[in-house]
Formats: sequence, C-alpha cells, structure tokens
Amino acid sequence: MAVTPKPPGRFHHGDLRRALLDALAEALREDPPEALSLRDLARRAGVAHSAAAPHFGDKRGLLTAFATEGYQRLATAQRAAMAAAARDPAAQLAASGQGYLGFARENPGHFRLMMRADLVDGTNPALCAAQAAAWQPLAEAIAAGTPHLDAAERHARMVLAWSGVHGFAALAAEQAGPVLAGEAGLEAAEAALVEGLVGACLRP
Amino acid sequence: MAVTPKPPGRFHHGDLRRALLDALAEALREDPPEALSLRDLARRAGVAHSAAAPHFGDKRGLLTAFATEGYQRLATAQRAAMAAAARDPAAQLAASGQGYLGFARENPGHFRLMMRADLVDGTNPALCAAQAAAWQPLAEAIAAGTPHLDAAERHARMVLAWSGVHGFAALAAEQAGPVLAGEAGLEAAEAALVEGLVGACLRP
DNA sequence: GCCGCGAACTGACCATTGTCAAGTTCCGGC
DNA sequence: GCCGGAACTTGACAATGGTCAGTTCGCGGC
Repeated sequence: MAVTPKPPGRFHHGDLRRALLDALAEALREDPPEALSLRDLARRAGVAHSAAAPHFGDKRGLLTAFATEGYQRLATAQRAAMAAAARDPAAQLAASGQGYLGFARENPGHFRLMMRADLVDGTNPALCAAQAAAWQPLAEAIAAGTPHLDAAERHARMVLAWSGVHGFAALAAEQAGPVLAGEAGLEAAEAALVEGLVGACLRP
Repeated sequence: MAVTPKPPGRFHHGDLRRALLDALAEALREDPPEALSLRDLARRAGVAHSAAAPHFGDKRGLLTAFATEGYQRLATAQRAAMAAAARDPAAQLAASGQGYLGFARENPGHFRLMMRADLVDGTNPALCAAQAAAWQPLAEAIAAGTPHLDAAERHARMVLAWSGVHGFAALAAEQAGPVLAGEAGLEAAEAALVEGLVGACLRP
C-alpha cells in the first residue's frame, strides 16, 4: 500500500495507475475524503497533476476506481467473517453483518468515500458490479435462513438487514459515534445491533 | 421560502440571514449539497459574495445553521406523523419511523446536507441541541413500548430503530434507491422496513 | 540498428471557489 | 447631531480541477 514515487530522472512512471490508488489510500488515512485533492495525490506519486487524466479521465474516475476496490474489500471482509463462523444460518448472517461493520469501522475514510454519490460515479459498470457482489454474501445468508419465504418477503428482510447495518456504519463514521456507543462502547453496540437484526430477519 | 433579494439602491438588506437560508433551500432543490457555492447563494440574495461573513462566519457556519433547521423539521415531521397515528406504542413507533423516512424522501438535498460531517460543524451547540431533539420522538416511542426493559437493553433497541431507518434513508438518498425498492416501489419497501423494525424493537 | 507512432507525461492557462483586508454606508444610542 | 460599530462592497489571494499544445519515451515494424 506504500506509494511508489516516480523514479527521479525517469519520464515514465511505470505503474502510475497503481501509484495513484496507493496515494489515495495513504491520503485517506490522514484526511477525510472531501479533503482529497488531485494535485496532492499527483504530488505524492511524484507526477504532474494532469498525469492522471490518461488513466482515469478525471478526479471522479480515480475515486470511482478506488471505491470499486473498496466494495471488493467489503465483500472479502464479509466472506472472511462468514468462513470463520459456525455454519448455521443465524451465525452466518451475523458474521456477514459483523464483516460489514468491521470494514466500515477499520476503514472509515474508504467507507465514507464509497457512499458519496458526488465523489463517485454510480453508473460506472465496474463499480456497479462490485456493489452487487458486496451485496451477495448478505443475500445468501438470508436466503439460507429463510427457505420458507417468497421472493418479496425475502427481499424485505434483506432491505432490513442492509439498512440496519449500513445505517449504523454511516452514523458511526459520519457523526454520531458517541451517541450510538452508549456507555458500553461501539463494539458492544455493534454486537447488540447484529443480534437484533438477525432475530428480525430470520423470524418465521 | 422564496428568496427576497436586496432592494436595489439600498445598502443594507434588512434580513440577509433569512435570505441566505432561503437561497440555500432554493439552490438545494436544484443541485446536490456539494455543488453549493457561497458566491452563488450571495448572487441569489442580490448581495456581494462575501456578505455572509458577518452573519455566519464562513460557509460551514451557514450550512450548519441550515442543517439545524433541518433537524428541527425532522423532529416536526416525526411528531406530526405520531399525532396522526393511533395511540398504541407500535403505531406510534411506526409513525415516528415513517415521519423520519418521509422527511428524507421529500427533502433529499436537505437530508444529505445534514448528514455530511465535512459540510456541517458537528460541535455547534445549536446543531447538537436540534439533533438531540430529533432523536427524542423515537426514544419516547420506544420507551412507551418497552416499559419492562432496563436502560441498556432499551438503548440497544433505539440504536436498532435509528440505524434501520437512517440506513434506508441514506441508501435511498445517496445511491441505492432502485436496489432497495425492488419491484414493489420505494414506499412499499419503506412500509415493510418499518413493520420489521417495529416488531424487532417492541419484542418482549 | 533505427525509425516512427502513439501513449505517457509536462507545464501553462483558465474559470471557479472560499477567505481575508480595507474601505464605504448606514443604523441606533448618546 | 454625531459617532461607534455593524452591515456590506470591492479587490486581492491561494488553491483547485479541467484542458490543451507540446515534449519525451517505449515498443513494434522494418
């Protein structure tokens, strides 16, 4: 994840695309997504500010590519949590939620960027595919736990699960962390939330 | 809500504070929150580009004041929905959620602005007070429906309700409206979500 | 080996933005 | 009446993202 600056003297960078994405990751660990500046990222990569255009088109293109990687990591986080959990539907669904919340908690900048319709091009095909893939683990866990329900009702359960997890993550990342935490701490609140959601989603 | 431009010839506007807030509301109906420009708002109010400073300090100050009004309207929307609903706890809690979702659906720009930690000063006392007041109706509805629970468990239910409603509103406003809606439409999805949340929050 | 073609990259230019400093106009209290 | 201070204007500044004509380079064809 370390930014590889352009070798001095060289004209071509070699892998500027990767370097800019790494610079973005680095900058995002220091500042919130809205403070990102194309010029600063180019500086970090040791390159002129207009060098990103051939690779990403414009700033939005770069951020969109980064957000796409974020959705892939979000899916990975869920799958990893599910693999480590017991195989029964309730545990799997809980693990999926914990994976989602864990990613958001550990990568607040990345998560916030992904949810910003102004910074990211929501119509980008690669992004949409990654989004859909990130929604998959949750859908599978719900489907496995509710074999008796029809499609519409199952969709409603998915919306419930996704809204609950996403709302908590968004509130925690954006503003209201302390209020959510109560006196028991953020992770305890997370656990209670997941428990409540699993119960609501898998009820007969 | 119409912007009152400065009377031509006059030096003082009279109520520039109000005029700027109205201009902000107007601009927010045309463009997303991130496209707001202080200079454009001043133009709408018929005033120089730096005239906002004496009233609001800087751009954040103006947006924070507007967000504060948003939280007041959010609380009002919930109270209105609750007043129109049946008096039993489940109906009251559902009404609170519907009020929250209705406000977000009808004022997407305002809602998105309120949730943006970069545009709004989250430490502003007036804003914090309005936020707390907006969280009140939900808290009361939960408390009325769960008299048998202790404080910690009740807090967990509140977090569940708030996260669920907020997550849906945020996803719908920011990006994923169509996915949430399914084939039944957004309002149907809203209704199903609220029903699920009420059940989960008021379970014994 | 060399040559040319196209991609990668540079540097300058532009419009726009938020903030600041200094000046002007006006209201209200004395 | 006048005078202090608040409201407002004007002009300047630094920073940003986008564009565009050029320069430099890697690489495949000869």
